[in-house]
Amino acid sequence: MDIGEVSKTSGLPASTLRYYEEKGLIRSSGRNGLRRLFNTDVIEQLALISLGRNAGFSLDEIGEMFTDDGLEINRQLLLEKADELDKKIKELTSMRNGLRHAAACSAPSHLECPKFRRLLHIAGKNRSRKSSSLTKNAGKQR
Amino acid sequence: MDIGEVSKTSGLPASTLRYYEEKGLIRSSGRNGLRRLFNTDVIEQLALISLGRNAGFSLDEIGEMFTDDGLEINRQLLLEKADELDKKIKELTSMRNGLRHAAACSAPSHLECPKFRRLLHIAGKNRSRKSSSLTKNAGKQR
DNA sequence: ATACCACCTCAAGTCGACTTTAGGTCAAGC
DNA sequence: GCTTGACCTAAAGTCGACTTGAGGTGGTAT
Repeated sequence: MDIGEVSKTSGLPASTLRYYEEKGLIRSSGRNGLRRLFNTDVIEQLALISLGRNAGFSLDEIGEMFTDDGLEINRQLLLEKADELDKKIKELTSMRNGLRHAAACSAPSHLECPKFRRLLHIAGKNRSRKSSSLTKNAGKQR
Repeated sequence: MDIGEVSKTSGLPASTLRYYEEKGLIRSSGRNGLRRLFNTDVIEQLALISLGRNAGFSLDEIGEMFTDDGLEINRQLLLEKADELDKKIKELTSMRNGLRHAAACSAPSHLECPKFRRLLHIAGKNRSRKSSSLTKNAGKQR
């Protein structure tokens, strides 16, 4: 299939596909003249990449997790990433509970509500870079 | 307290605090000459901001959720954000399970493993922008 | 009085992940 | 034979969230 079809079925713009290829995250199986040709399984690889991005991994991290062709992988690394996700899941869960409580709580200021304040201590050390995909615009193709 | 102390206790560089103030996420209570003065509760507001960032919200979103001074809030918005988090938590959970499975699975290629492939269908429509903080560098102050 | 330190402002730079733009190739249809 | 549409490349631009740099202020210690 050529890039237009991959784009349509994956929902990703062609420019992104070229970019991913350049970064080594996907591969085109060859060329028809100057046009890239892709195998159908690139669709699944792209799904995997999307999933990883959505989970907050950088393209580089994803690249490390799933190398080139058949997904020969570093099991140790995967387990580490799974542990990171576990931690993150706990944080998000607290945050979600905190938000639900804040929406219901009647304390004059949330900073005075003990339940809410407890949430703050989860924050503490967890400083880090970059943020995550909770933006809701899903299928936008210019 | 002045900015150096806020920086030390919050773990955030002074430049970030100035930036947050400029964006209206925090407020300095006044000036001592040219130096900003902060109330101690700014520490908790910063914890809240960090938590939100960590959960993947943008500074603008955080700004909407918790307005200025006493955290007078839009309850409806908070509930929506909580729902977003719920969705995200489910995705991360699937991803985590997928990673654990991938690390253990013996299928020649993961794309051939049905358990793994099931994971891919979670991806599907969930395309969005920007990614998340699973980078582990916590306290780095240049 | 001068050095130092912790702050200040404003502008520009950085980073990741893309997107946009400008100009070019090529097969198919009129 | 020329236009059209789908592709191509390389380089530059964008966006959010900061960081860095250059040059300045003001209070305290020597």
